[in-house]
Parts: sequence; structure tokens; C-alpha cells
Amino acid sequence: MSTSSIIFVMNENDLRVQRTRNLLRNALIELVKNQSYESISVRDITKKAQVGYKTFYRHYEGKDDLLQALTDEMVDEIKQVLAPPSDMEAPDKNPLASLTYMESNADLILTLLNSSAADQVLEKAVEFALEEGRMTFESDVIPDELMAHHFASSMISLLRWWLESEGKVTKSEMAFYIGLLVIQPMKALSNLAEIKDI
Amino acid sequence: MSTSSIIFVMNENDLRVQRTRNLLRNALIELVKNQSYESISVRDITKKAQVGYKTFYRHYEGKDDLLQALTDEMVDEIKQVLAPPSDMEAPDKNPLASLTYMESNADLILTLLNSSAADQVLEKAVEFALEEGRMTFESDVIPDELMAHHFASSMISLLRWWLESEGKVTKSEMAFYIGLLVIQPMKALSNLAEIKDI
DNA sequence: TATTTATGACACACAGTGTATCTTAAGTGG
DNA sequence: CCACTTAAGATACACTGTGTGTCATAAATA
Repeated sequence: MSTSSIIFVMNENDLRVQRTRNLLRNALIELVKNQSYESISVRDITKKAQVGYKTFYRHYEGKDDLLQALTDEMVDEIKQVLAPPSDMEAPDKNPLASLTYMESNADLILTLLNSSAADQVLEKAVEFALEEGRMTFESDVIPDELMAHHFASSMISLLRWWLESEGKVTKSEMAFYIGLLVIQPMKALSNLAEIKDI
Repeated sequence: MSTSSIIFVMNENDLRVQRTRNLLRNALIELVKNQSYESISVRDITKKAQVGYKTFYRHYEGKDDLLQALTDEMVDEIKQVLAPPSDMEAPDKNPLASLTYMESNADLILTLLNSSAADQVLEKAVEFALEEGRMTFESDVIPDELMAHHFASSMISLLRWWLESEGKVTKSEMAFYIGLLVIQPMKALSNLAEIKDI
């Protein structure tokens, strides 16, 4: 799938490897707080991380590869928040908790959503929505894939808008709006299907 | 605003100027059909256009500037399709005609939506939605800006999905789905407001 | 037709990428 | 604790792409 990271196998347990990768990872996160992702060079990252330039390429294929790795981590983390392993609420049922998490990681999340990694985030969100039992809304009328896509992209788009328009709308207001604009309409479509069944 | 194009004034009526810009414009459009926008260099464009390398910079600040210009043109053109000057139907009322137009320009539209110009397209779409009398949906509950943003980004996202999943869904099916997922729910929200008024 | 001016053809400085090579330092595993 | 392994540092280099400066020429303009 070529989404990969490490080119030639390295001992992931070696302390030096872990340290280097953490340094690079954190350097990018720091840099991204002050300048756009585009404007950051590999040299900037290695300088900030205090790591040899060549060393970067021993771990990642390039700037985008590091971002990918970061994205994957972040997505996994978010999944945990949205769908805790226990039988807690579904993602569309605890929007407030989700928004709280997003808010506290606004910087990085916005960077990911505004970078070339955004497409991959969307893809993963669609997969997530399609996962067995996860998507509460399934319609006889509209293909599942389209339902999932619309749900994922709307949620991401609204999240982005909210994070960028800092303070215009409170967290709970936003949760309410998301309900009105996305969740309830999609629920209605799946109810519609149920009615049709009977 | 720095969205501009020409750096030092040139006589726009000079045939040479018009010819050069058209050549560059068309060269980019052609190139984009066969390779990703990212992978195209200014040299590629000037070579294809058969125009001196330096000449490019006499008209545009860089690759992105040319893309911006293209985007602006395209957006204006699309506006004409969506909102013809005559008192014809609103954009949300003639989705089929709109989709037909989009379909016939799929290559370029997808390029724009997948490039760095996408943000600007979204912005313009939001403005368009907010334009006086254009947005059929206004809600007392949800801020106009958010309504417009959700409308614009959902429409763009669904359009992108449709253009990318060639043939999975017919044009009229898609128009129907858009109605169910976006237009009707938003209409319902504005009706809700009306009811509340009474 | 005389004048203006956009263009072409170099040449150049510069920034960033990615690789190759050799040495050194620091973890690892017995 | 020490010998071995291997990741990291330093440096040099080839390469690609950007953006600018200059000057002669061709082609519009008026």
C-alpha cells in the first residue's frame, strides 16, 4: 500500500531508534505550531530535533512520510476516544466528549486536516464509519458507502470549521448543530428505511 | 488580498499578452490530465506552452498563481451555470443540470478540488451561498455562516465523491441522494424556524 | 513606418532533496 | 563488564526546481 514508513528494517527496540523517531516526531509537531507544514524543510526538522540530516532518511522516506506516521498515530488515538473498547456510547452519541478531545489537540488536528494527509484522514474516517456495527445509520435508499462518506466528510468539515472559528460557537452549541445538520437527518433516513420494511 | 496575478502592469490588450496567457493556461489544463498537479513544474508548463521560461514569471508569481487564476475563471463559469442571470431555478433546484455541467468538466474540477486551490473554491462557494437571496435556507437556530459552510462543503464533498466514483451511481440517482442528504434536511431546518415564528 | 514593449535565450545564485562514504559513539547481548 | 553490532554524525556531492538579471530581437501598437 506504500503508506509505510521504515525503508530498511531497523531494530525498533533499540533505544537510539526510539529516541530519534520521537525527536523527529516532536520536532515536527513543534514546528507546525509556528509555521505552515509546507514551509517546513527536512533540514528544519532535523535541526529542531538535533538529529543528523541523513538520519532522517534512515527512518522516513521524506517529510510526507513522517506526517503520515504522525497521522496514523493520531487517527488511532482519536478512534479510542470516539469508540472506547467498552460498550460505551457510539461516536454520534457522545459528540461533546469528542469535541473536548479535539479542542485540546486543535493545533495538530488542524495541521493534519489542512495538509496532504487530509485525504488519508477522510479515508480512515470512512472506513471507521463503515466498520461492523459502528454506523448507526444504514439506509435502503442510499448506498452504505455514500452514507459513510457523507457522514465522515461532514463531521470533519464541521470540526474544521469549529476549530478554525475559535470561540464563535461554544462546544455544546456545536454539538447541537452537528446533531441537527448531520446526525438527525441521517438517522431519519435510516428510520425511513425501517418504516418501509414494515 | 494577495490573490492577484500580474505583478507589474502589462497591457492586457496586447495580443502577445493574451496569447501567452492562453498558452500557459491551456498547457496546465492539458498537463493536469496526465499527471498530478504537484508533479508539474513551471518548466513543464512553459515547455508544453512553447513559451520562454522567464516569460512565465512575467505573468504569474508561480505555479500556484496560475492555478488561482484558473480557479477564479472556473468558479465564475460555474456560478453562471448554477445561478443564471435570468429568474431561473436556484442551484438547489436544478441539481441535475448542475451535475451535467460538472460531469463534462470532471478532469479540471477534480484537479482544482484536489489541489491547494480547494480551500479557495470552498470559500467562494460559501460566499455564493451567503449571497443576497441566494440561500433558500436560513435558520433561526443555526448561524447563517455555519449553514452556508455546511451546505457548500457538503455539496463539494458529494460532488467530488461522485466524480471520483465514476459510474457507480447515475446522475439522477446522485441528484436524488443530494436532495435527501443535504437539501431536504436544511430546508427542514428553515421550515422549523418558520413554524417557530408562528 | 517609427516606436514601444513583450518575448526568447542565456547565465546565475540559491534552496531543498536524496545519496554515498567514512568515522565515531552508544546501545545490545552474551 | 566487555566485545560486538549498528545507529548516528559529518561531510561532500549530484540533481532538480525556483526565481532573477541582462541583452538582443521580434512583433504588436499607434
